[in-house]
Amino acid sequence: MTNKKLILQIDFRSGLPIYTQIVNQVQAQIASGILKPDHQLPTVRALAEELRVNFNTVARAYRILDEARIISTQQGRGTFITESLPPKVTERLRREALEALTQRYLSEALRLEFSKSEIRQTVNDQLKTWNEANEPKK
Amino acid sequence: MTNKKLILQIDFRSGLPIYTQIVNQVQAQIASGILKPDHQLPTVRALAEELRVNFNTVARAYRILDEARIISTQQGRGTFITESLPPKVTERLRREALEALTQRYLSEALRLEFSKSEIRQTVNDQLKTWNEANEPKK
DNA sequence: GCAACATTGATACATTTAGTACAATTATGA
DNA sequence: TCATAATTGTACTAAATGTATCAATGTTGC
Repeated sequence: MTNKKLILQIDFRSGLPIYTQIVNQVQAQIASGILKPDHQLPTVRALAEELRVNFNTVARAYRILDEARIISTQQGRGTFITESLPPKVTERLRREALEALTQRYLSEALRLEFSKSEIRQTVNDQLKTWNEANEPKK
Repeated sequence: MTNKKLILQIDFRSGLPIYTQIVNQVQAQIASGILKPDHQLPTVRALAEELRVNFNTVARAYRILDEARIISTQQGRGTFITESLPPKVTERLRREALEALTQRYLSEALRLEFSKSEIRQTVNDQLKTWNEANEPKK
């Protein structure tokens, strides 16, 4: 049973609309396989309470994901991940997720006036550390 | 609960732009501890009405303070004081800030099961784009 | 004087919150 | 079984809030 709890991190200062952040993160977790088909998402009201956000905002995110056929919202029942998407779609979502995540990171770092070489260096250093830490993964 | 009302004194004859006076006084009140982190500031319209100025002028002051990371403006929600930063950012703190930012980025990317080479590739690609986009900065 | 710039104002817009009502489904209990 | 309540998503309106863009006005330097 994959009863994993949905964990989202909303950044209220990012400038990105909250509903967009929810859409992006759910998409990313589905594309990455963290959320699997038939998995039930939190109710709009429960997720709204957890994120300290109005439930209409969550409903808007769910509606967008539903229209994209990524989740299936069912009145009176709940919200579920749809059957596995075509690999091509999954791959696209995965790539978009990484690009969005990276863009947020870089724009923040550059705004704080870190140089591109500093950033590159830090990313490489930390990746190397992670290499040694948990490389043999499956 | 620190529900202190923001009180500003604008001098319309001082020659200083109104938005500058707002910026200075909010900054001063935060520095002196009158306004504390997470405190919600008046809305641009409420403060504008109180000061008898256009709300765009208040919005401009808030935008400047937001860009300086002193406050956090959130569309549809309001404006809040951010955590106070040390007045002088040392080189060590600078480095720690970048490392923390990078760690958050990488742990999220790795949680989504992106490979280290994918991440490196995406970071480098986007850094290159940024190079061309806004490198010649006057 | 005038051109360039800064400041302020006006207007339309996007986002979030709030509230209410409703339909569909599920759970409960007599 | 059946009636009722609770849960869940949907729809809609209204208001609050910050944002973007351009126009009007004021200031400054030549």
